[in-house]
Amino acid sequence: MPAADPVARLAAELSDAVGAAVELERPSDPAHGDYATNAALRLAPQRRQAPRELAEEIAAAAAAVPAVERAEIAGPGFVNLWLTDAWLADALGAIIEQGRDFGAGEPARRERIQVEMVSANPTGPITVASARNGAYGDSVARLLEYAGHQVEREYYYNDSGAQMGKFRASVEARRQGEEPPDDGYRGAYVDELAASDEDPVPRMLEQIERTLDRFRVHFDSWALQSRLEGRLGEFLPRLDTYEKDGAVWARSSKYGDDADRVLIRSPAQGGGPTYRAADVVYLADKLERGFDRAIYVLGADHHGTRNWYTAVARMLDYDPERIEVLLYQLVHLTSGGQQRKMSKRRGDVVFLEEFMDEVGVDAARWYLVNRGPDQTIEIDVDLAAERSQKNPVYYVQYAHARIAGILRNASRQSGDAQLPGQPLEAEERELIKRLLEFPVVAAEATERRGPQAVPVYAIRVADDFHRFYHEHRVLGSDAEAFRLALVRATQNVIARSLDLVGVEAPERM
RNA sequence: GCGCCUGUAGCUCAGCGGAAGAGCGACGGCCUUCUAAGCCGUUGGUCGGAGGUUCGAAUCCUCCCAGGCGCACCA
Repeated sequence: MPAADPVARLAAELSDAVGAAVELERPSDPAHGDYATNAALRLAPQRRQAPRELAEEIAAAAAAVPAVERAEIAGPGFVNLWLTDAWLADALGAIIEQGRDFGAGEPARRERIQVEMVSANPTGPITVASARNGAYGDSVARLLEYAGHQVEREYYYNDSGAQMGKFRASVEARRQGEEPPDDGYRGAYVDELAASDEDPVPRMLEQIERTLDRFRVHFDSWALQSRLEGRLGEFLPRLDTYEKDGAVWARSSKYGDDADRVLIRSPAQGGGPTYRAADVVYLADKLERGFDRAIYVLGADHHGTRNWYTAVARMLDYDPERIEVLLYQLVHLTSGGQQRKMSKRRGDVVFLEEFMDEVGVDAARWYLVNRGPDQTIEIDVDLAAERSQKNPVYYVQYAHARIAGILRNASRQSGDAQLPGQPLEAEERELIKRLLEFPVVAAEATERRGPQAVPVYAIRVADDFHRFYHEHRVLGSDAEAFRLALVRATQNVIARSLDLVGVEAPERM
């Protein structure tokens, strides 16, 4: 929103002055000004004009805008802009005014969105692999909320399939003092469950919810496969199906899936509904509950089901655009130089509880969302624990805590973005410009479903802050009021950035 | 064989149409001053390879090479 984003407002002002769309970007080289625009290069073809010549005109028009101190042409037709201190001070004032909401979105259409995530079957504790699902999905959910949408988080689990049977059988075997079946589950947690006579499934679910709460992933609702598959009859007539080999098949290949899929097993295979049958009901159920958009967060090992979901949507005559499948690559853990296999059934696995114990909740969230979803994550568990002091998450948190320290010691309660009676220092200008990037960072991270951009940005903010802090005093300086405002705005942006990825912003460290 | 993902500095990775980056590692500096979990400097790259599109490609397209994950009447 231009009104809330000073850079967008400036771009609009420049567009008016120039008579064409001007987009601003921050050049990587400080010698190229505070902002730069490639408008001349974009416009040259359609105006049939030499880019440099057009750049001359744009630079002249831009120079007439009060915020612009100087405009220069560079390279093939870039226009580099230097802005006045007054504009930067105004911009800081706008950030302060918006407080913790700086960078929040106001969507043209507010959507009601469901993010279904984790959804691990309750056959064991949450693993680090599932934790990535939660860290990623929850951060996307937080971003969507910050962008102004209404978001609900749901956990879906299979309480009726073959894996559940194997799980219960494994626990029962331990109760009898026997080894679990070959294709069953084993590990210390199975023995623990066997020590009690209760049904292990509800106990496992409670444990999963507790673990995820600690991980700061909180669910609004839980969906059970057993309740959904019973309603298959309602939807079967709406599907394109046929019978073959005694089974009922969905003609999904006709709707974009790679193959047809069995919905109801042949009598020879037991005759019950497959998990895909429950998928059909669940998808329809989501959309009929009124969600404009249903987001599935799935590990890369499930990527084959992406086309299946859109095929189901088409068969049921829903707009497939309402279904969104987000995939993330897997997590590999190494320990003592050895790769650890992530197999729940073998019990040879790193659980999230264990991981949080070792590296802390903040570092755990950070590690699992700090990389793009398409990137396989390699984590050396020993190193992650051992090096926790060097983790970038502490670097960012430290900036927040340092600011809290300044504000604790300050005699006045609030800063004032009025220009001090001296030119802005280079570190002040850099920090303000960095803060001004936040609305775009948040918006793009949301749009691309790429929350990793937020922690990456937070490091840059901390970077600019620590440099400023090292060079200039806040309290007792001639620019104290201005710097208090700057520092408070920085604290807000850091706190918000951390919150968007589920990391806490400490007052002291 | 087919599909999805990946290949950027020694290592782990950002960047995904505009002027090659960070952290860690290595080496060398900076604490009577609001938290040194900090700051500064040095070291480091045919952005997997070959074509193509473009004024401009790490970024888009095609092919090739290498790796990961899938391709059930399991979830």
